[in-house]
Amino acid sequence: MPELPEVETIVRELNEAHVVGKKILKAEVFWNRTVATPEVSKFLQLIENQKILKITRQGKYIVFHLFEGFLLVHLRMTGKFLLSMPSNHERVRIYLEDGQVLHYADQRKFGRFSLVKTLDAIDHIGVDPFSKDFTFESFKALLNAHSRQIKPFLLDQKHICGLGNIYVDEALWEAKIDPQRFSNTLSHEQMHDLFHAIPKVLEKGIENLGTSLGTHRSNYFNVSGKRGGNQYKLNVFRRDKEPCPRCGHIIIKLKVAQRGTHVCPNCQY
DNA sequence: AGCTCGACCCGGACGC
DNA sequence: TGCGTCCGGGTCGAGC
Repeated sequence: MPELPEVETIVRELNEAHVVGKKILKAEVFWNRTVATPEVSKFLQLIENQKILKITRQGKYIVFHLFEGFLLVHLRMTGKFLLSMPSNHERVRIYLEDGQVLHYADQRKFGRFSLVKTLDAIDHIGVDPFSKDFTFESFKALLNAHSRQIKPFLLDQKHICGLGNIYVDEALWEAKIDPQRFSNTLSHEQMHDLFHAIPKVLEKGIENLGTSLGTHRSNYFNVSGKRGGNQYKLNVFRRDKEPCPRCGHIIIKLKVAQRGTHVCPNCQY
């Protein structure tokens, strides 16, 4: 499931693949609801002949900076960009001026494209953990401002953006924090540890080119269709019934805020 | 403000 | 083997 490291890997790859600087000749949409805004006919018309100036990431959004406006893409669960033809589930196809074709495949159809004039649409998302605005003081203030379980707090993109289920579990394990603890009850030291754990687990994910769970197609793949390697480096996520890499205690799985959650009951309680 | 549920989707996993 | 059902994952909106 694409979270910050997977999206970052994709953005880097798109940049390396010389998609930047190319003009979009035309697009095709095979599943209309993939385009959130504007309506598909307008979308196709507006995107034509637009030059891609640069591609960046904001939280889990891929931002294509066009000559006029921005194409925002959120991959949600199973969205992926591929430079070679996907075997199935293709929802959008973008033809570039040099013969390159960017395919967007999305088995579960949750991903969304928005063609917008300004970046107002993603104003609501919180600080990126790799931004210089992500400081310990601001993080501590955020935690103290909310009385909420730490796991759903970290999953809520309006506070801090980029974390999903995998990396939240990893960060909380790293900082030895119970996912059910309330954000404003953490000790100063725990807040400090968590502040450092978040970029740490995300950086590790990026270094390993993302997490590709399981063996099947619906999983995360990068632009050239390769799997990431971070699934082999996870400490707790989907490792229930296995020993904790830190203390050897058996990792358990529970539900926190309706989400599958993995913890070491020895380190984290 | 924060919680919970349902919706959006599909196919892998599981039970029989 | 084949069928039916459940589940998960990110996000949003509704109702409490």
